[in-house]
Amino acid sequence: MNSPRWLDADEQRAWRAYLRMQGRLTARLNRQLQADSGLSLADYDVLVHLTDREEGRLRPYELQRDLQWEQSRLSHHLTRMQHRGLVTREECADDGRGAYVVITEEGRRAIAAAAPGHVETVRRLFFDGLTREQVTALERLAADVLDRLD
Amino acid sequence: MNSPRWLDADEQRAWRAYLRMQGRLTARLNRQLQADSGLSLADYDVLVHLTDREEGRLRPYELQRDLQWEQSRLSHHLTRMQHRGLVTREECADDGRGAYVVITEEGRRAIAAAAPGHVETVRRLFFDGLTREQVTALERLAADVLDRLD
DNA sequence: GCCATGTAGATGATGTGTCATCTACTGGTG
DNA sequence: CACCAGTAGATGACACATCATCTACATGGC
Repeated sequence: MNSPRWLDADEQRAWRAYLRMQGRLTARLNRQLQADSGLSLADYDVLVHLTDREEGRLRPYELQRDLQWEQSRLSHHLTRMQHRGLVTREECADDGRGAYVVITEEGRRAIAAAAPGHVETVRRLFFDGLTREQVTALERLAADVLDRLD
Repeated sequence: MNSPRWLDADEQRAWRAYLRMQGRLTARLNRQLQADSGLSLADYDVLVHLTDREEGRLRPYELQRDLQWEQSRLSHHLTRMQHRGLVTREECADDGRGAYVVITEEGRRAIAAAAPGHVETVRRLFFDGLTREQVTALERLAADVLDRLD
């Protein structure tokens, strides 16, 4: 690790701007969602993935794969969401080790109530300031970076 | 909040890709830094800002302004860093309410040891996969979004 | 059938972020 | 000087993330 390739001026500016945007944006989105609906971004993501399947049920390992969360984080988070009545756990007949996570009626109501305001906020804070070209360039950039992360 | 402007297909893909990249990248950077140097990204940022001033001392409110952190988060974080010997607090003569945060020798050693590996990781995971045009486009995009966040 | 190895998931300890609230000092206005 | 709004910072309670570890079941080789 001798004499690393430091970032040049362009990279440095870009990196700092990215970090700053990322932090501020996440904070704002989290705050809006929390204040308006009592859900965190994490709750929101879990509920979105559950409602994506009609039955509203998933194996935790599927959720983990989709969300790319640590297994332990997911388990703890589901426990908290269960205590708040947003999801329940059910046994899995096929696999004795496994379980199902199932969205509750209350969970469905919560996500339905939260979604419009959240999407509106994403649009207002993020997409409204960008051109169509910037949006497609961002998708490309994120895909390029993700390729190298795996 | 009736009938929000939902995201179209392009926006949806871009947003999901961005969120995914962001989450994975942050996790990787944090893990590398933590494993190789025992510092978190947050520690790193604090120490970088302290070493930016020659005296290695700042008022907490300055740090807060630069880092754009919640005041309470900063205060808690400084307390933890103090317990680990990375910084100390000193009284502020000019302002009876105030204080100084000062980097310790140990803090200087820690950041000096951590920086090369961290920069190398940022380069490897992020910049090495991008063209110069993508980098400048990102800086522009982040600046545009930040403009609308304030 | 028995064992080794792998996989699904939960859990406790610990560090971190947020919110609400508190104390103490400052600085301007009457 | 007395008052009061504002500012600097700390703190306790609680939600969240990570790490190491644990249990239980699955599966393939012998």
